[in-house]
Formats: sequence, C-alpha cells, structure tokens
Amino acid sequence: MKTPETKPPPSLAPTAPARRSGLSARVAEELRRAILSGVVPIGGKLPSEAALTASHGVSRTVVREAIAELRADGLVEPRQGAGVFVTAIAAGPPQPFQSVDPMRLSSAIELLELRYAVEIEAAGLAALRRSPAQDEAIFEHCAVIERLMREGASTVEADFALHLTIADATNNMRFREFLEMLGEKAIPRRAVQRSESGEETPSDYLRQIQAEHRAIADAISRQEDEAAREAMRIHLKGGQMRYRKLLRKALDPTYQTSC
Amino acid sequence: MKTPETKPPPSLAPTAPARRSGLSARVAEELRRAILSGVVPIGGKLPSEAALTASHGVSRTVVREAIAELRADGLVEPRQGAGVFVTAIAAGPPQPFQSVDPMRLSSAIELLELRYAVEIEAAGLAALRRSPAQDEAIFEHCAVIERLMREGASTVEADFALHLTIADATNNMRFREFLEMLGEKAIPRRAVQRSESGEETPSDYLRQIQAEHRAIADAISRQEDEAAREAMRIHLKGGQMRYRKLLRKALDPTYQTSC
DNA sequence: ATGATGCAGTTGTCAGACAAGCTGTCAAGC
DNA sequence: GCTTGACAGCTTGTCTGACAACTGCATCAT
Repeated sequence: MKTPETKPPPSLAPTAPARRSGLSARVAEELRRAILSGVVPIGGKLPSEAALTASHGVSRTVVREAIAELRADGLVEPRQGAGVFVTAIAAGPPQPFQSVDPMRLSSAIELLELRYAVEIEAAGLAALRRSPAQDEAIFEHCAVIERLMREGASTVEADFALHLTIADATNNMRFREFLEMLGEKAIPRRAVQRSESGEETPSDYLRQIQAEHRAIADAISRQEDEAAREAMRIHLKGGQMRYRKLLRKALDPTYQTSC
Repeated sequence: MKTPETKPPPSLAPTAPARRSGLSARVAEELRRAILSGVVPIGGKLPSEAALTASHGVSRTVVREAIAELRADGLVEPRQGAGVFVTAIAAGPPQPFQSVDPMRLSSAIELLELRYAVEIEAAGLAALRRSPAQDEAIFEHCAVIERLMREGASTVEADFALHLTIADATNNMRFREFLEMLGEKAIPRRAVQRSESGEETPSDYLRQIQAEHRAIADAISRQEDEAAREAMRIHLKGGQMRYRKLLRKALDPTYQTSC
C-alpha cells in the first residue's frame, strides 16, 4: 500500500492531519455506511468474513480489523459461530445542536441568539477579569480585523478569534469551550464568504464596525462590565441585522430589489 | 459487496447481554485504561505490536484488532513504520463540558457562569416573545417553588423547571436544549440536597427568593426585556452567593464557624 | 556541518491452520 | 407428532509465518 510521499513531522502534533486511508479503515467505513443506511437492518447479520473478504478483495485480517472498529463503535456484535450482527445501539451519544440547517434562516438565527447570550455575558466578565496581556490581545485583534476590512478580505475568522479572546479574558474556560463547540454551526461560512468577497465594503460600514469593536475593547479595558455588555449587545444586534440581510440576499437574490 | 444476509437469529433481542470476553476486547480495554489513566501520555507511543504480543501473551492478530478498536475510539493513531500514537482527541466526539469535578468549587462555578449567561438573555427574550400560556406557566412554577419552600422540601427540580419554562418562552428551542444539556452538570445534586434537607429555611430567605422569582415573572409578564434580564441577573447572582456558601460548607464543615 | 545511504525496527496486509462455537438437519425414542 | 441428541457444515476467534511499505536513526561521504 502506497502512502503520500510527504514526510510526517518527527513529533506528533495535536493538529497533525489524520491518515485513515488503510484498507481496514476503508472497509469499516463501507460497512458503517451500509449499516447506517439501513441496508442491513438492526438485528440483521453482516455477510460472513469469508464473503466480505471475497467481495471487498481484501484479506480476512483486514475484514476482522474493520469489524473490530465497528464493534468499538457499538454498531455490531460478533457472535462466534453465528455471525456478526447489527445491534440496536445507536452510534455514540447525540451531538448537541445537530439539527442545524444552514439554509434555513430561522435555524441559524436561533443558534446565533444562544451564542450571543454567552458573548454578551463574556464581555462583562472579561471587563472584570482580564489581564493586561489579554487586554492587549483584544486590541490587537481589533486592529487585525480593521486591516482585513480595509483590504477587503474576509474577516470571519479574525472576528471569531476576537470573540474567543474575549472569552479567554473571562478566565473561565467554559466560555471558550462553548464558542468552539458552537462557532462553526452558528455562521455558515459559505453564505457569508460569498457575500463578503462579492461586494465593496462601504466605508461607513467599516467605521461602524470599528467603532463597535473599539467600544467593546475600551469598556473591557476600563473594566466596566455593564458598559462592556451593552457595547457587545449593540455590536451583536447590529451584526445580527447585517447577517439577516446577508442571508436573505444569499437565499433570495431578488430580495433587495423588493425592499 | 453482495447482498447482506439479513436472516436474524431467533435468539437476538435488543436487550441480549453483550458477550465481549474475547481476547482482543480485553486487550483493548487494558490499553484504553492505560491511555485514559495517563500511563501513556498524549502524543506518546504505545509499545510496539511485538512488545504488546509478548507482554499480553496473545497473538499479533489480537493486538492489531485491539488497536483497531482504539482507533475507532479516536484514542490512537497508528502510523506505519513509526508506531501507534496516543492522540489528543478524547474518546469519541468530544462531549461538551465533560471535565466537571463536582467536588471542586471553581469547576462548578465556571459552569454556572456559563449557564447564567444564557439564562439572563433567555429572560430578556422571554419577555419579548412569551405567549399568554407561557406567561401563566412561569407564575405557576413560582407558586410551586414557594409551596415547596414552605414545606421545607427540595426545590432543585422545581427551580430548574422554572428556568426551563423561561427558556421555552424565548420560543427558541436552543435555549432549552442548552439548559437540558448543561443542567445536571451545573448543580451537583448531592451537595445541594444534603444541605437543603439538613437545615431550617429562614423565612427572610423565603421572602427573598419569592421576591426575586416574582420580579422575574413580573418583568416577563410586562414584556420588559431589560428589567427581566436585570431581575434574572440579581436572582442568579444571589443564588450564586448562596450556592458558594452551600458548597463551602459541604466541603468544609468548619467553614461557617470560622466566619 | 550537511546530505545521502543503509539498516533495524515498525506497522499493514496476506495466507494458512486449528480451536471454539452456532445452526440446521436428521434420526431415534417416547 | 413432538422432543431430544448427534452430526455436519459453516462461522468467528486466535495463532503463526511471510512479505511489503514505511519510519527513524546511525553512519559515511562530501
């Protein structure tokens, strides 16, 4: 089996790309798909190892390792002498907030409201607890966003990084944990990026965003929690309005002409 | 892949006891334990297959199948030629907010802060969006809590139900979803119930709680979002103080005498 | 000091063999 | 006719040996 020629780093980094292209992983995935798609019903039996070996053109070892993976997933239960049976157990615990349809406006807005609840409070706590270094980092992120805006580049990631820095400044890791869990679901990147790269950013819009960011950073710097919360609320409300507009236009190109 | 054999055995029931006593399952469990207990650090390498074969007294096939299970768990990443490395990924998809130690005060408080962020905003949205029926339900829950308090019974569940009703009144299911996900982790029931059942509830404390609940319910009823948020903030801040006291006493029975 | 090469050790896959267990069929007994 | 036991065929579980592909490190040449 050939792998790509690129040499991996000598030490494993947490962000090292996963390499799951082995045969057993592939067979496991195919079987997993067959099970989850209902081709094999719950309680039903997979083909025998010998049959899978033949039909997938791999050795029995590969088939067995694939089945071992499915066993760990809780998808199958092998019974010696009898066969490998699909169990009634669903794959893993339910992921939170899964039922998000990025193309449904209300779905995304609902998640945004939840996220904003956390971010408003985070701003208040950040004002009370931030360290000087965290204070500085917040301003730095504001500057990065402003630069990206002037260049007409996408600010989605930089904006998110600012919010994460504010969450860090609460010195309660649960806030970052929450935002990381939720962040990618709350803003469908495709829609936003398409709109952002496709049009000129008005300079009054730039100034508005800058002013809002500055108001938040200043309130946090002054350690005024109420002002920080209010500044964040204004920013997010404005962002929500902007986001609604973006989404409406992305979903319905004729929307603006009808306004 | 051929048509799978779908003839179920007559003896398979969803509640059939699992038979997982195979060697590979055993080795997988031992390795899993070693990894989760930190014997092998994250980023560290498991012993080679040959070494595991020797140390566990099993064939290499068994070791490989065990490793396949761990791979499915996301605990390890085998790298051909290099070894099997413990990944930074926790078992399965990350469960949110898992690292909660109920006996560590700061751990619970951190989660409470996150929860309170959501609840404060929920109160504001509930004021804007509640239906008359939801309005009534909130008052009813207040009455239930008051009754339970007068009887000296535990109000933990009734209190949580009130907060869920407020979340429902936002008419954004994400708020309830969040609270349900987080609710049981945020208040360690053992500690709170022990303290609650063990002492007399002062009547001024009762009145304070009642007043706070009423202020929230009234603001929501009047559809004043800012007042609702502020009332909820006061209630939760007071509750946080009370909770800190409870926890400190539960952890250190001599705490009150030293105050 | 740097780059290339070789080698020992590692994982990935294949094949064959035997053990343990399950299922279905058939015959014997009641 | 129904139940029970025996048996054959098939299945999974484990072991063993072999080779391919890959990695990491030591050594050597420039």
